[in-house]
Amino acid sequence: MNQFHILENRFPGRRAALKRDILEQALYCFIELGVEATTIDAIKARCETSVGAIYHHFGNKEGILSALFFAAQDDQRQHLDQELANTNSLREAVYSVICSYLDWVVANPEWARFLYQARSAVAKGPFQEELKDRNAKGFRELKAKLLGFGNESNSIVQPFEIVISLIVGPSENYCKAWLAGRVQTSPRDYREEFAESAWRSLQR
Amino acid sequence: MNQFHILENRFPGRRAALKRDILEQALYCFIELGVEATTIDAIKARCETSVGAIYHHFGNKEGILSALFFAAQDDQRQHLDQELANTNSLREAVYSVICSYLDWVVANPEWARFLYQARSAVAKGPFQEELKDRNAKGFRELKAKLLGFGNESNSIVQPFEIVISLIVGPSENYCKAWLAGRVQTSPRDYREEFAESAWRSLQR
DNA sequence: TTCGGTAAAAGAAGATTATTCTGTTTTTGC
DNA sequence: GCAAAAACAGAATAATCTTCTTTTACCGAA
Repeated sequence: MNQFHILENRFPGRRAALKRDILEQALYCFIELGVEATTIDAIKARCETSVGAIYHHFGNKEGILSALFFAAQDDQRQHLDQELANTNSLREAVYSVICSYLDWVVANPEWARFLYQARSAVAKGPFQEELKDRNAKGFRELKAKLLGFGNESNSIVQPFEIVISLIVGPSENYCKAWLAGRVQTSPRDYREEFAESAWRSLQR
Repeated sequence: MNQFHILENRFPGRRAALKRDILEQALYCFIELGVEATTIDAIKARCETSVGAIYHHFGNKEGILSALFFAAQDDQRQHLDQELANTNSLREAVYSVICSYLDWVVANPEWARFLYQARSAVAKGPFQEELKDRNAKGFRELKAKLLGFGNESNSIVQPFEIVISLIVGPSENYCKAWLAGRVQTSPRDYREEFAESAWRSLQR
């Protein structure tokens, strides 16, 4: 299972072979050169195809970027949902959110780096509505799950608006630092610290 | 005191008038249209100057971006240093870091939005070394301050690598959400919650 | 005040790159 | 096997960053 299983899962079949290849080489370029600095020509050269084929499949550069972005985001969310499905208490749920996040980043560092880099571009581009809808949906579902543990949810004494920030803020911040090389220790090594800190920060 | 006092402080005098104006109009464009979408032509049009003048002063688009970015970052850090100077305990220091951050973002929302947007571009561009040096210096100074409270510093029971993430992670995450319009309540209203949560997350 | 040098400013020309468009080949459904 | 649709190719276009040359303004020293 290489780092491109995400694409194979999401664009399966023989018909989509070139489409997958374009995305694969584009991701490589985005990571290697940065989103802004990769040219259509560079992608074209790497998969030995034509600009026509690229524009036929994706419309424009944003189209490639967004397809990659949503594929990665879907995979990350799928991973979260799997972890979250087995939880039976609020505390377990909080732990799941943190751990699935840290695990996914460590398992897919290139994709994670790309997600961080591409977010702002997608948020402004032609797919901004789709991004908003997806984020809103994810937020809604997570909120429902966290508040769905009956009485126990009273242990969240913070205004819910800031709960998500309290839970994922530190992990996200550390993962970015790790992907940028500013810290060396794998985020996985701090699973307990981040999860326990998040849990306690929800209480008073 | 308008939102451009930051530029007036940092590029004073009559000789720098056009330089300031270019930066001002560029910031307006970056905020309005996004960093990527603003063209040299758009900036040129807004300050009624020539491409020659712009390139004379800043070399290239990155030059404008970096000058703005560093000006904002300096102002933010200056604000932090002021707050931090008066602290006499670890707890006070942690509170200062959080509150000065939240206050600055609320006082300068356009600059804050710009800082978030421009960071990745500066981190890849020709000023990446300067950015690294600045960040390293800031990190070093903050670490020294936090660990400089003698015995009391033992109340930090977390590995120091993750301490910064625990302190500013949630605030940063919430501020981004606020600037993007995903939440409505001003970060200032949650000063206590973020500061208190951060303080407790450092202990065990 | 004038002179010479340096900085500032203008704008045309060049180079790069995203995108469009037209034509050709391949695949698919019948 | 055939028409229609999709896939693909690549030249032409348009937008935009950057460079280069020329002109203008400023400023200290003779």
